[in-house]
Amino acid sequence: MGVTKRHIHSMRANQIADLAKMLSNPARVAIIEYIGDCDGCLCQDISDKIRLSQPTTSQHLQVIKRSGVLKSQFKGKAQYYSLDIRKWELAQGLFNSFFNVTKAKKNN
Amino acid sequence: MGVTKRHIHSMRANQIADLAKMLSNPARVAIIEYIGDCDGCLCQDISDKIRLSQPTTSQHLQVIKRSGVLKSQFKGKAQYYSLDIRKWELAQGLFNSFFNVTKAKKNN
DNA sequence: AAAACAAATCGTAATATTGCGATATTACAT
DNA sequence: ATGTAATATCGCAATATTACGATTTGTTTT
Repeated sequence: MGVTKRHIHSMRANQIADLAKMLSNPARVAIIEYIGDCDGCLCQDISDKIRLSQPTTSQHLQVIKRSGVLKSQFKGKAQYYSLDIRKWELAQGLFNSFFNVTKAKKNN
Repeated sequence: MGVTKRHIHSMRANQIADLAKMLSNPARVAIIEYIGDCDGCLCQDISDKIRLSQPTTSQHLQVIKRSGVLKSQFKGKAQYYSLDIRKWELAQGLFNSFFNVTKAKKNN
């Protein structure tokens, strides 16, 4: 055993878990914070900033990208990463509704 | 290799990642949703509801509890779990500030 | 076409997570 | 004290994640 049983849970639960998994490593949180600051940045700059190797940084970027909140484009020979704000806000909304619904009926 | 390098990141990044890790499994998301609904529930009921074994459910409950957002108390011979709303809101605030700060300077 | 640079992928070792059966612990009965 | 019900922990096998060096792929320049 040892495989997450995704199929027994709701799509919503899986979506939230997927997004949370993307944020579950501090390097990825730091990368996102940095991208939020610089508005279009290079893998190499991010790698320098967060002090992880270029391959590791690139892998984290792929993980973030796979979750849908990141976009990238070439300018010159470098690839510039930036947040997909629409998707980012969707993610925020999903988390917020989860946090809110979950406490709706509470009074303690 | 293979160990997350927590020490190179900010405390804030680690806190967010820790909370996200807690939410990174759909069973835990489902458990929290259920606890939010029933306001004080038993491990066994949760186990039935999410259709994972009692030991697995209990382990997930410990993970959630370790993150600080869960509290438990005995009533009779059973243990009732409920959300610690204050901590839950702190977690929500942390996520929200992360989501907001990160998009503050954007215009796309 | 070749050089130069940036980013992605491959391969791999160390570690962490997931789920369950078996067992232990805890709390309340009788 | 013994029994019973509820929850927690142990031990383990199957995966998954993390990080990096080496290499490959892709883009621009010369």
